[in-house]
Amino acid sequence: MQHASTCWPSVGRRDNADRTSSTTVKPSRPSAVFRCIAEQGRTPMKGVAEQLEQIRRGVEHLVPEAELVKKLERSVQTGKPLRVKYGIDPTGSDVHLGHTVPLRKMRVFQELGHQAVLIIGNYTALVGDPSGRVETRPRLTPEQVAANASDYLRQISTIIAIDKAEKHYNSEWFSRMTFLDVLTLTSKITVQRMLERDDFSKRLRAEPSIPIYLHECLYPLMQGQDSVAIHADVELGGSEQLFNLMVGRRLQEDAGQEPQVCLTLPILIGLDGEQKMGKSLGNYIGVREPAYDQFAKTMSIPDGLMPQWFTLLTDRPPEEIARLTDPKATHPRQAKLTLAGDIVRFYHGEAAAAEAAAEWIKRNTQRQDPSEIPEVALSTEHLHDGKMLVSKLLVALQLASSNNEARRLIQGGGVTIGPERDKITDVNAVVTVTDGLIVRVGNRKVVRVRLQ
RNA sequence: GGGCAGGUGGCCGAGCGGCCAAUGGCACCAGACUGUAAAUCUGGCGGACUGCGUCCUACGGGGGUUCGAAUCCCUCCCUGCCCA
Repeated sequence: MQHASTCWPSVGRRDNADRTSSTTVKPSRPSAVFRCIAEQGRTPMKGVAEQLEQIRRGVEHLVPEAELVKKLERSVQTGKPLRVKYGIDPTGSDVHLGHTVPLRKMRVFQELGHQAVLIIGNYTALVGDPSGRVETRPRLTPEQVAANASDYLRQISTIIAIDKAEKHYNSEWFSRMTFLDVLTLTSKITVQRMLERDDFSKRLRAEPSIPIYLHECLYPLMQGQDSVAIHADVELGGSEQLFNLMVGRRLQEDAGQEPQVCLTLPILIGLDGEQKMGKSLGNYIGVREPAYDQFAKTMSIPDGLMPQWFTLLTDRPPEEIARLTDPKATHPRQAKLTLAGDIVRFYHGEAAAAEAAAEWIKRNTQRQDPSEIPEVALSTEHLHDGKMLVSKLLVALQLASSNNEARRLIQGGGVTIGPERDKITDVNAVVTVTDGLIVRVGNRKVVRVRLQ
């Protein structure tokens, strides 16, 4: 593509509005990682074999590996870092552990002295993806995109060294393409090839088949064009990204560049142990979540998920992971405590991790109320002679969303009150409400009444 | 442009004039067991009402037929398949 050389790195007038200058993004919590990386710059690059070993850990596809070796050899000889690309979506979602998997690999590359290149996909976001038919996605304004992008970068700043990463909005090159350019781009790939893509072919084969919109077919091309624009040596992505990454290779080759190496990482399975971690499925752990929540959620994953989580979310070496996840060598509960500790420590630090672990043991093994019980205000207007129907109380305290649900909870035997954990069994029970009364639904939801 | 098949509760999927707040599965919630894991079992799973009941809102949107409609008719919107 002729644009590859002419528009990068561009600072066109149109794009300035879209740009987030890197100075607006500050790491939320500087970690030891950054010091490591900073020091890395002064030390000579590690050998190819050693680099390869670290890069290979946990990856799904690495194609072609031989080319990566070649690139690494050249990099070691010339001292020139590889340009490692990763694309992000500025749609404003919370970053969860699933997103961190490729990012952690990016961090490995950074630690090895390579150049991280982040692509902020604002152009596709501006176009808006109509395929979510039910709720036609609102077009994002440049301001929203910029805000989302900087929020995103702030969230991932514990994982990679943002300051050292190159950041590009892909509007830099896409906004200046003409229709002819688009046609040229689309002529690089056949419909057949596009439909080979696993998710497309599945949608096509489904009975009845699920619509595939034409513009969706442009996504891989656009992503590939990004690689051309920034001269990527390596592109990272989840395993479902392999096709897109391969398109990048093809387009680069066509543009006379050395094609990138495609490196995909397994999709992280969510809390349910079944499906990929995602916001819509509610089976995720957000990087910004409080330490205790992260800890407790990790403790709730199925045992079978531990090997994957250890591999993709911690730095523990394979031999240790094998030992930790062998029930004969390590009690699964202990292994999970270790895992949860690793994860929380990474985002909140050692002290918070220890505290979360202690709290978890207190609440769950010892079955005590949490150290800090959230207080919920209750107007005395609800009371009659200081008393209240328990079902109404649950609704007022937002422990139940409706009167019916409150009654069901009582019938189910999940409601206890006061320090002695008196179980409420009568759906029509009336209870004397005093300031500071503790009300529990199940073992997780606990609230203290604050009369007003 | 023409023909055909569809749009049902968070999802999948029955129902095809009253017994339908709608079978079943998944998900979810509570209980038992436990390592707050998994598996299993039990109960629940639109809302209001101190309830073994009464009422309200629901089966793509709107209108109609009927004592009565998720179920029949008209129309609009959306999707798939086949033909051009």
